[in-house]
Amino acid sequence: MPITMARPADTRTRIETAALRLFVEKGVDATSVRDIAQAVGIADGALYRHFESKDDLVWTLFETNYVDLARRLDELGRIASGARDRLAAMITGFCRYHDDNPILFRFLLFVQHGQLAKLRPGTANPVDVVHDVLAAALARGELPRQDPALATALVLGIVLQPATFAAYGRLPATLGPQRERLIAAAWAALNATSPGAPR
Amino acid sequence: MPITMARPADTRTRIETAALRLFVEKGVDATSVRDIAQAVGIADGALYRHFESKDDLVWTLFETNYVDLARRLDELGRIASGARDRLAAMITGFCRYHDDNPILFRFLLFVQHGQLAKLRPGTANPVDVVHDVLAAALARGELPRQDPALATALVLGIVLQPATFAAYGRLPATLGPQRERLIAAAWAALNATSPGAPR
Amino acid sequence: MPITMARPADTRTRIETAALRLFVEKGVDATSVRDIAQAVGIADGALYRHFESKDDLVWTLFETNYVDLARRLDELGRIASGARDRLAAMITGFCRYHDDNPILFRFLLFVQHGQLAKLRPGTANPVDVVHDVLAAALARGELPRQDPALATALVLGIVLQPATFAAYGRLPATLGPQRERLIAAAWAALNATSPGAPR
Amino acid sequence: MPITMARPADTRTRIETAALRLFVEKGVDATSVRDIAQAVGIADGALYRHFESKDDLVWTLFETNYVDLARRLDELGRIASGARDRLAAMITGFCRYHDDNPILFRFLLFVQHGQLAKLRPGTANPVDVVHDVLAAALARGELPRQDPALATALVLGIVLQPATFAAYGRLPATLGPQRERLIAAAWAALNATSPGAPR
DNA sequence: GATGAATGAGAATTCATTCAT
DNA sequence: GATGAATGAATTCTCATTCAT
Repeated sequence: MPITMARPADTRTRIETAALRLFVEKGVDATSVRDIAQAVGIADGALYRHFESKDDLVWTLFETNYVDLARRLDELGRIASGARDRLAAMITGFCRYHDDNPILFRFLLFVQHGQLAKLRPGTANPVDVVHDVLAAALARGELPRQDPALATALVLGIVLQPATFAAYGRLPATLGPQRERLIAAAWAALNATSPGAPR
Repeated sequence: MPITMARPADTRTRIETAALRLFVEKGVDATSVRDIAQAVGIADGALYRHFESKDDLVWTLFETNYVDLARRLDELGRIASGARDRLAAMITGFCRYHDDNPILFRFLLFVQHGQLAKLRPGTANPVDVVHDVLAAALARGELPRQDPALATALVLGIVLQPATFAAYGRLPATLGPQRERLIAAAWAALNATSPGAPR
Repeated sequence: MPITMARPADTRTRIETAALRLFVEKGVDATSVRDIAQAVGIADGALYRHFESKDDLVWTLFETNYVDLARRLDELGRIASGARDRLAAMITGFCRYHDDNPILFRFLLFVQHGQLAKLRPGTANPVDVVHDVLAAALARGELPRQDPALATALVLGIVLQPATFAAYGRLPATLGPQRERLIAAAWAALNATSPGAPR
Repeated sequence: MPITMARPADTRTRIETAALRLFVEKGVDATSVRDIAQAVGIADGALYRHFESKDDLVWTLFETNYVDLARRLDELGRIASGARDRLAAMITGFCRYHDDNPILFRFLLFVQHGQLAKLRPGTANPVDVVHDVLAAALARGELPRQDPALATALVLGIVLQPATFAAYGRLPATLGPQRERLIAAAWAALNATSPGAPR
């Protein structure tokens, strides 16, 4: 890799980076193609050399990275063994993914903008990955009997809400330092039994 | 109440209801004034008899109800005593608010659309209400020592993520039946100590 | 009908008139929505109150009038009896239609712009009307045996090419005065036998 | 001629052929430079090595071939003698020109696209060639007295409308087989006298 | 209060053309 | 000669908002 880089990065990547930032800052609809082009420093029309349409840009950003996140979580869940370790691995994965690129994280998890509905059913999916790990743990009796969907919601909420707080400045910008705390909280939430619950 | 009621509800309310639904279904930007007018069955221009602008409509819907939710939560937190009871009361309040009008709930908590930033600092605010209750409990030593902001995130995540799942059909449409479970989970999460945490 | 007319005509009609003229003058593709709006004296967007799209405008202009011309020719062909009278009636009909509104005539017969392909098969159609009249005359032995399609082409060519010449100023602006000549020419062309033709 | 010929034809010719086809299929305005380049298999910019602009391409295609057709018709009309033979020669020439390259024929006679107006007055021109032949015949009394412009229109209509029908599949793709019929029809049309016409 | 035509400012997108490589 | 990214103007269309009726 050369030490000096004449052009900062290839245009396509620069478009992706700028678009991601603007989408997260203002929302997808409120971000015009011109906004993106100006942020990159090119003319509006130039964007269409790299993406078929604004929709294509949004979809590409979403799909590629959403699947990638799912795949990473899946691997982490697979490597670990035992319910708690798998949970810890996945939460750690979420935190790392967030801290690596908080903007991308927010785009994938919060902005979405109807892209979720476009995913072909069966596509790798972070939510399903968590769900499947928890469902498997439940099947093995590693967790108290409970609705796996609700269990998934609890774990995701415990991870994603701090991410939201980080986005709003209510919490520090990185989730990494809170990793252990989140794992402990998620584990506790999964093992909490409501008064009338079946033992 | 008049004996005869030609129109089912006054136009302003019908606009609010239709707008809320469309905002949640398609997003605020993707909903045009004409969409709303057509859903209500009035002419485009008629909307401006009731709201100064589309922004005013969005803002009114948001501000009124957001403050109202905050006030309700605040009262519930005040009536109860003891950290767990207060937590239970607030989570019950969230569930009721959701089940009463899931569309309004989603609009307030998920659609937002940048309205949050417009709130005058100091305005009653559901997040702050939860935060303040937890901070007070921490001050009284009713909870293990922890960052109150993170504690708030945990509680909100445990409530809001199931609401998201309900919106996507991953969980039943009402949160009420899960109330006890959510309370138990939140309480457990707040009391979980991560391995290296200060006692 | 009032003697004074405050507004020159309703906007929709003015759009149609202006569009027709521009389409014939410059072609459909080379005529922008702005061109039309400026000719009418309204803003671009106002056009969309009256037509769904530029395509809709083109199609409406074409379909309505094309079917109308076909219907008129059909009636004329029905009223007359005997091949020559029917031919005369249709050619007279073409000439009148042209002279009434040469711009509309040119739009329908020359500009077309791919609208022909959009007609549902079976729609009344000037070409088919002429074809059917000639085919019937052939079936009754009122004309020498020949391909009805070619016969149709001869008649249409004898009428439409003078219309083209009128458009380019090679012939006077009205076809009416040439009516008898065109009828005689068409009748002669239909009855001409090529040397080796079957008697 | 080189012994080896790597590419089937030189690029310029391939551009002309592809452009001609696209212009006839979709119209000139609806055909983009990129459409042409893709059809040829070259990059967009490469076209500008061969033609100054899209307009230049259109104009070159039109002017060269229009003049060539005129020249050919002129020669044919010159070689023959007597009005009927000259007419026959020209109609035969039209049919051959059509059947040789129907796409080129349609481009010249139907697509035109305002190129006609760009011709310098006085340029050789198929319509004028026919006109001049007929005017000469009239001057020599070889045809009943009539407007030479209308006579020209009749002859052209009798040739061009069958060509149109061939383009739309209403008649077979080649005009050659109908040559004699068209000549007979044109001759008859030129000699038909309308009832009240001067003898 | 209501209507709906009209406005005018963008929005996304296309496209002929240029130019560094 | 060829490439293809980039330009910048133009195009179709949308939409919040106004206003005469």
